[in-house]
Amino acid sequence: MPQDRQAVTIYEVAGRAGVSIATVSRALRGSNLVASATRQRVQAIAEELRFRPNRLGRSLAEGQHAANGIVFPDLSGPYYAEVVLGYEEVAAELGRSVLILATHGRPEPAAKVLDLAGRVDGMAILGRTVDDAVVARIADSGLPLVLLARPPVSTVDTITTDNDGSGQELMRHLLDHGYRRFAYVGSPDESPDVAGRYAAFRHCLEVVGIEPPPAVESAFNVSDGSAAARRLLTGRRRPEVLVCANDEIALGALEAAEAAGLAVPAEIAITGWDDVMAARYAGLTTVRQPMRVLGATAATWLQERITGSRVPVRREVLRTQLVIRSSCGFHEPVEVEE
Amino acid sequence: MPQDRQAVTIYEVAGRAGVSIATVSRALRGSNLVASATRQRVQAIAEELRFRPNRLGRSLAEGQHAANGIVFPDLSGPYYAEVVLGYEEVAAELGRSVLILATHGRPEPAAKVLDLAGRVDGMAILGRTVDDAVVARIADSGLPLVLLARPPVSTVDTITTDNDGSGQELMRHLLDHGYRRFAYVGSPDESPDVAGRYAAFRHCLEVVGIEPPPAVESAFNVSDGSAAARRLLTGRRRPEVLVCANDEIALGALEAAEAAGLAVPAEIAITGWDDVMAARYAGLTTVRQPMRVLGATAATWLQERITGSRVPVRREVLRTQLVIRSSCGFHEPVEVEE
DNA sequence: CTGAAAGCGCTAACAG
DNA sequence: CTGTTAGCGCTTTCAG
Repeated sequence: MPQDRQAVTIYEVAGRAGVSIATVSRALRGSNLVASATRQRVQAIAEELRFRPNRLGRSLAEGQHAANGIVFPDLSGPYYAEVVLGYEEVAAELGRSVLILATHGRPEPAAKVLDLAGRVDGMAILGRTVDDAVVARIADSGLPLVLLARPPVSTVDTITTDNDGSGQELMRHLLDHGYRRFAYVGSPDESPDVAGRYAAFRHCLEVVGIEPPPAVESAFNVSDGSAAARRLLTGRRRPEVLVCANDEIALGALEAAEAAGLAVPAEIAITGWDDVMAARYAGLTTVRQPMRVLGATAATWLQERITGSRVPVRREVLRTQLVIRSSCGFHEPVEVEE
Repeated sequence: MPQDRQAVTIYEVAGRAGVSIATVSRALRGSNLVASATRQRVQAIAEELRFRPNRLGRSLAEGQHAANGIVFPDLSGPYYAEVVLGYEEVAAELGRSVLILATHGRPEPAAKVLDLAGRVDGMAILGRTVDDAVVARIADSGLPLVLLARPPVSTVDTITTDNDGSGQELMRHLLDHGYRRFAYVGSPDESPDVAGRYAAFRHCLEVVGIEPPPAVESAFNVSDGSAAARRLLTGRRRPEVLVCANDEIALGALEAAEAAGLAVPAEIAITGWDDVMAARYAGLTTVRQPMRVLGATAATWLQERITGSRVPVRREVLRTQLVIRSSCGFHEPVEVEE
């Protein structure tokens, strides 16, 4: 039968060892203000009793959670999972636990994020999960924060990927293919990344004197992407290229093209963003982003703020890489793969 | 300039409201032992001061973390991410935070898991992350636990997916294709799932009088799978089928086949497990598993144990689904897709 | 080197 | 209805 939770406290160890709780505390955490004989005795007894200091007691006394938080919209695509992984990896190395919070489609994201804020020493906020007001409020409370793939708020550290640069690179490539009729699939209002990519899309078209079309709304998933693409492909004056806001949408578009009997890229070119694993097998031209690094950098920066380093506000834009495969048009037989 | 962390405590609110801290506590958490006028005054002041009860103080007093943990090997494939997502979703609904811990290739997984155990009211342990001894120790401490995709330990609740059933179904299908020379790629010792799948593989071959070959070791990633497959494909007496322990390995095998100039499935058939997104685009025959449900069920079960329901030890085996695509051989023109 | 004691911030009896 | 008070378990001065 299981013993009671937290059966053994520092008091019991102290009692058995015939010392005070202060001595137990010191002995167990490597203070040098303990006689080595005492330390050994205490350690032996603690071991025997399987004593593990209660985290809450410890944290309350130390005023530290020894934990970090991360907020993201979702975890279903590989995109956010990679960020979380990079974040957790660094945090764990630094001896901090990580609490996660997915806001996607849940009620009261603000309340949940505020709650999380009370459980950690620092927090990363990814994408369009909470309003600027909430971010500002948390930042004002003094909690170290870092924003990821999201517009900056006041003086909060922010890391983004280079949507503008990669968008322009992608568009230049497509324009070089000779395309002139473009469509953009994705919802700029739903995600800062999508907005940034769409801005680059518009900009590049305007520069060459093409009137940019409005974005065609689509959520970040295959079926939505497919539905959006279907409308585009069956409309009159079909575009030559579908620039999709992420790979899942693009994968859906590929599906729609196939269903419509259109050859890719001969009759319709399609591009994505993120370079998920499936993109490779689908021959999808896309943009690779350093997601892992994004998360890892966030954890590193947070640590500095948590430990009180006096660092100025930081902004960083991570470099991306255009991955050209077959879906955007015909190329010399040069397959660009890792 | 940011204020100090946790500037405002219950004492300040009490002071400002001219009441005791007990009253503040009651007013704010909806006790009915407060005059409504008092409650309103307290609420107003708490609001004005942006008072948020310190989690640590609260948890220490209540003896509850209001948090759950989940331990997994990795998060890079979609497999574990889905489990975590299902888990987090249910936990969040129940008002509990979730702490994650990835053990993959880190030193001292036991210590990390034990640490995590001290921060939560219940924990899910996924796959081959910690020894039975550690699991037993935590279970004995009375912490509610649930094991996922892992062999049971003493009386701990356990949920697995049906590796045996799906393995047999897959093998029957392959045998029906007429194949007789099989190879298995994956490391049974590294993962209970791989072991279960390999057992089914062996069993089915033995039943039809074929001597099962030893498993060809490979980690869960494309490049390892590719390397393992290469050895098999270039050896003498090449197998007709590569049964791979998961999709990433299978995707690597597909790559190796292409590199070796072998047509799939005409010259070599290949199958996977998990049905990751890329599997669909690669035309990979595989086994789909209810990962999300796995995580969600774990969170639900834990909640019952945490709230003290007297439930007997539970074991559940989740059903899986064989997804037949083109990589395992030629079929009637029936594409089985969602 | 060691112990006593004062918190950390909150909840929950227990008395009014 | 409200206040007092005793913890929750640990860390850390402050005295010896």
